[in-house]
Amino acid sequence: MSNLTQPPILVQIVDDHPMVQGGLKACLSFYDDIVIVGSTDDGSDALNKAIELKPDVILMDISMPTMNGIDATEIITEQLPETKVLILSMHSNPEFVKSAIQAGAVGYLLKDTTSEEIYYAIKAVANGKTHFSSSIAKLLLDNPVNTNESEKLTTREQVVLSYLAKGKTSKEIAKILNISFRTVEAHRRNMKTKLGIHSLAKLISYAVKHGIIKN
Amino acid sequence: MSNLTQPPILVQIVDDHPMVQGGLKACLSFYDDIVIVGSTDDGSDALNKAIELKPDVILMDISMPTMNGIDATEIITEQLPETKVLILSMHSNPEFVKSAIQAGAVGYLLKDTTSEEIYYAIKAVANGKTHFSSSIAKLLLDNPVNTNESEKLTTREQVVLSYLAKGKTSKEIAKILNISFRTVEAHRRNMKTKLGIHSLAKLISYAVKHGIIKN
DNA sequence: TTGTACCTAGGTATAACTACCTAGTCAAGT
DNA sequence: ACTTGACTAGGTAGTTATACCTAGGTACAA
Repeated sequence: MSNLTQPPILVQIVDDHPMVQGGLKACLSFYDDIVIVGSTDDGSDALNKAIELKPDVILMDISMPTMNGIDATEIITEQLPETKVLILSMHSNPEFVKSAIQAGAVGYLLKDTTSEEIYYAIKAVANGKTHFSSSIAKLLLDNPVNTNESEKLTTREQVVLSYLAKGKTSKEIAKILNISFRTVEAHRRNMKTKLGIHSLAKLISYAVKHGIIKN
Repeated sequence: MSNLTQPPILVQIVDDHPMVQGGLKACLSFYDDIVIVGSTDDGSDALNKAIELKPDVILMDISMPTMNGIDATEIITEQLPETKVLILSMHSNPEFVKSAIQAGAVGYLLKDTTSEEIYYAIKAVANGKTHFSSSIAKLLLDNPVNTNESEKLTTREQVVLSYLAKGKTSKEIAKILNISFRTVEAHRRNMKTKLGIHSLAKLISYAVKHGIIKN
């Protein structure tokens, strides 16, 4: 299992179960393109370690003593945008998954995952992709998560956007919402400005990709 | 494992390996909301059996003696639109997966899948959803498959559509493709007509949802 | 050879969107 | 009390899209 044409991926482990830490280290030591550069057992320690070690990927548990993995993920992804956080949790609770993604996690694995899949997931997120366990992916299909991006839009803007994606014109939307069509146009303009988009088409692309549109 | 509030799901197995047939029957007999109503060892027999038995779900192998599973899937999904075909294959070859989906399969499982996942997948497709093994889903993320829907569009139309989704105007696209902007408008008009769509916004929604747009 | 589908291109008129600008009200938080 | 953000609304001008219409060339199959 070698891939020496690429520099190794630096991985930091954050998990309060010593057995999980040990198991992960043992499993991943098998792959020589991955190096475990540090492990901590709490979210608050994780940030300091991460700033020091600048890992490529952090394998993050959610339930931990003082600072949970979601909060830690939010801080780390903000402070170290280069570092990818991959959640490794026992729980497939939709709320946990949603929170993790909104906090900036780019993957979510369940702890019954095989070491091969963990290896694959680390490689994937290190390369800027995302990776979710199949049951999580299924869950996400049913309940698309509003990412941070889509939260930039206000409620009213999202309403207008959803009608736009259905092919309604400003005039039609104005009638539906009982407001002036100039207001609808103002919402459109504001959305485009805040998202850095200059056309309806790209706005719709954006909306569909980020799950703002329900149907 | 019972769910007697719902009628059982009728499942037909199409696989030329007796061991696989036996194994599937044994695994699935554990769940009393699934009934194996028949099994055949070739695609050509499968169609006749399917017309006779009207199963809810067909577990279909790909490699089979006279008629392969892809062709059988295409015929069955056309003749029996109510019947969902779930591919169960050893191969994760992207071409196989692509062909299967284009033939109308609504799921693709690898044969190393657990019986729990097969059970889940059967339930999912019977309820009108789709289900793919995680490695297949990963593959689909990287290589989105043009479904039958998107194949309604010609190559040129898809090119125009992809530029539209990037926010380009007809005039800009015309310049890029070295054609008249009236031609670009003609393509837009034709796409909308053949898809029954009356606005750019809805066209973009359609494109993104059906994976015509790459990025 | 006679369709049929596809790509191409134009005329004309209307409808819609976009880019600039200003500006009031209201609620929430500092 | 002050600011900030959200929602509202309008003026003006220019650009773009849409809805009708027609029509030639080419390739491929019935």
